[in-house]
Amino acid sequence: MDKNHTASVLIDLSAAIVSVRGDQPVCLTVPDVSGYQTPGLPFGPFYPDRHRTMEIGLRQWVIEQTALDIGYVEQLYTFGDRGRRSEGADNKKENEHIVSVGYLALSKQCPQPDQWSEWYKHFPWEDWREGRPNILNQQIIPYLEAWAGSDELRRLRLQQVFGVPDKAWNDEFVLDRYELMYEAGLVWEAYADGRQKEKISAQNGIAMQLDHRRILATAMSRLRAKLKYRPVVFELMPSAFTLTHVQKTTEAILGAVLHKQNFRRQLAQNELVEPTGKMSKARGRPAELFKFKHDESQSTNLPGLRIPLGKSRNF
Amino acid sequence: MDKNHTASVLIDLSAAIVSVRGDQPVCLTVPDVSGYQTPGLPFGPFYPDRHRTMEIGLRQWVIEQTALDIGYVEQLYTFGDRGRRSEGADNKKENEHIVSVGYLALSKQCPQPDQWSEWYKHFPWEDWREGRPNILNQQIIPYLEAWAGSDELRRLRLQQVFGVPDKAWNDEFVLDRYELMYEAGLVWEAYADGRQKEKISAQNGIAMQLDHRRILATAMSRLRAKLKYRPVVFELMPSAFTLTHVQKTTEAILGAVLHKQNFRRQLAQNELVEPTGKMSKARGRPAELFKFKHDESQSTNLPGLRIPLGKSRNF
DNA sequence: TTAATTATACTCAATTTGAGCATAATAGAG
DNA sequence: CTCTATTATGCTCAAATTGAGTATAATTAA
Repeated sequence: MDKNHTASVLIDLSAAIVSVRGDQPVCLTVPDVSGYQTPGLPFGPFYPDRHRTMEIGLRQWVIEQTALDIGYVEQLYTFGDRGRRSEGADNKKENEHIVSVGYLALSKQCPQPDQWSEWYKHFPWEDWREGRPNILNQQIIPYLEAWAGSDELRRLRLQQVFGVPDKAWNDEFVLDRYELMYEAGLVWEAYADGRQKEKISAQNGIAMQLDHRRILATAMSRLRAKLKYRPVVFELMPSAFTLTHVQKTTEAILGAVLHKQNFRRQLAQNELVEPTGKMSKARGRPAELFKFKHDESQSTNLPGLRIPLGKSRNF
Repeated sequence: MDKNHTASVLIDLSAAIVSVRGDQPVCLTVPDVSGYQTPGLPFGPFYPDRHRTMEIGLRQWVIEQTALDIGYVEQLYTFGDRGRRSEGADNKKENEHIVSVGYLALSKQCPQPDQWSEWYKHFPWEDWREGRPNILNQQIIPYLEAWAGSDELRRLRLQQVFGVPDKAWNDEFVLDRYELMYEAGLVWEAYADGRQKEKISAQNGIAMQLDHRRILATAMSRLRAKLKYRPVVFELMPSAFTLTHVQKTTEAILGAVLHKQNFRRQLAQNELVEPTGKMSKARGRPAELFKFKHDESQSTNLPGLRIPLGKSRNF
């Protein structure tokens, strides 16, 4: 193997720190630093001589800068693309290549509301809780179909990731959909990266700095997928909660509504929660308060709740 | 955010290039370079100014050095741990920190047999095709139980990842099991990293250089998991194959035997293969030769074959 | 007291899964 | 040529899981 490395790089640890506020999944963002009116994900440099692992490095700057208690942390993906502004041509020196390692972190609380940005403002086509989002048929799909034209491969991809025509919408393909839209020049970032000549007219969600919306899309894909086989929802719940609360949180992340009774059946069958004896008081009949059975212990590889997703979700 | 990065790093792209030879999953390895009698995974440096993305960089050196046709490539994980010999204290300069990005690649062929190492020689406890491996009850479990002692958390982890006592073996927890054994000082690498004072007596699988066995374990976990929801087996199959061949390949990777008729039912239901009209000639009744329906097109997110795994696999 | 609201128990058909038997088509032994 | 071993493939059937309800209970607000 060639041992003469000619280029060294700097490593940024970017984090999609996710929480749920009310019925909206939110993500910690930092104000604009590059001159564009777009928020960005928080990130910090990785100092290999200061931190034993990258995850430790990440936790360090998150604690220092946000004072948040992030329990669950998971590495997402390492992005090293040139030309996707991952190296921020704006304010970094030449020859300084930057590789960004994306992380997903979950937080139970989200103080300082103005610093948290709602997922679906960046990805309005991903929230199907009120039915199929209008933006799909009115903006995105027609544009994508024109982009695909008679190209067989493009049409096939379109069918696979957006489900048109005649295929179900798969909530896990958040990243695939974003990437397709980027390639088709349908998101602002494509224009900013110079892939798209004209600034696109339609506002397909709020853009983010550099490749941060891509990292957030990766986080959403991963979280939606994980939710279905690992009990990660509880990383977003307070110590005591109602079953409906768990369901609303799950639905917020999946961007889909679930069948109430079946959802509860799964929770019961998998023995993930246990009653606390206390009751909640709200509008209707009071609900029993539960707690997650396996707190303390690292519950990373417990069975998880197999989400009872409806079958035909193509409207 | 702090913009004064003090430390830059070098990036190695390591690859677990996997194929299946006969009924054994194999992995491309390179001979010893560090003085130990242990094989390593092939790797190459990432030159950010030469390659637009890391995946392109990876494909580049794989083609140059192995002349292999790797179709499927997937990023696994980025390892930046100090103290786990990821920076090879042996032959690298001081101050040169190395981060290694691990990749999984699948190859249909594996020429030059001596360069390919069988998975289960490195992980003998992972092959359950002939029943529960003896090494578990005879070596690993007793040692791990002694290590756990009366520590509740350790016992819980032991139960979760090794299934003892009274829990099913989960074939996807390859990495978790390796990590647990590393922590318990049960693999040679723990000794090499100085975590374990005495050289362990039992040979729990063939060790690898640096943290390469960990990367391979990550690859195995990912591939076993992916097999169950994406049609990646076909990346390991020739253009025409019998259904039994698909099953044998799947079984090799999962390290478990499957129910023949049910396996075929899944393939049929998911419409993943189509007959070629030709027949194979072997010992018994000739089998029909099939081909993967969705070649050419990037089939990354097709439904996949939901493996009919037996229910109770705890012997 | 009534209506609206939310929680929870229970039912039932459709589908999927796990496990098996039965039969078909070949090669090789005798 | 016949029998046997071997592999392929078609088909059945009970058990478990899932999807989609109905029915009823316990509250608050009007």
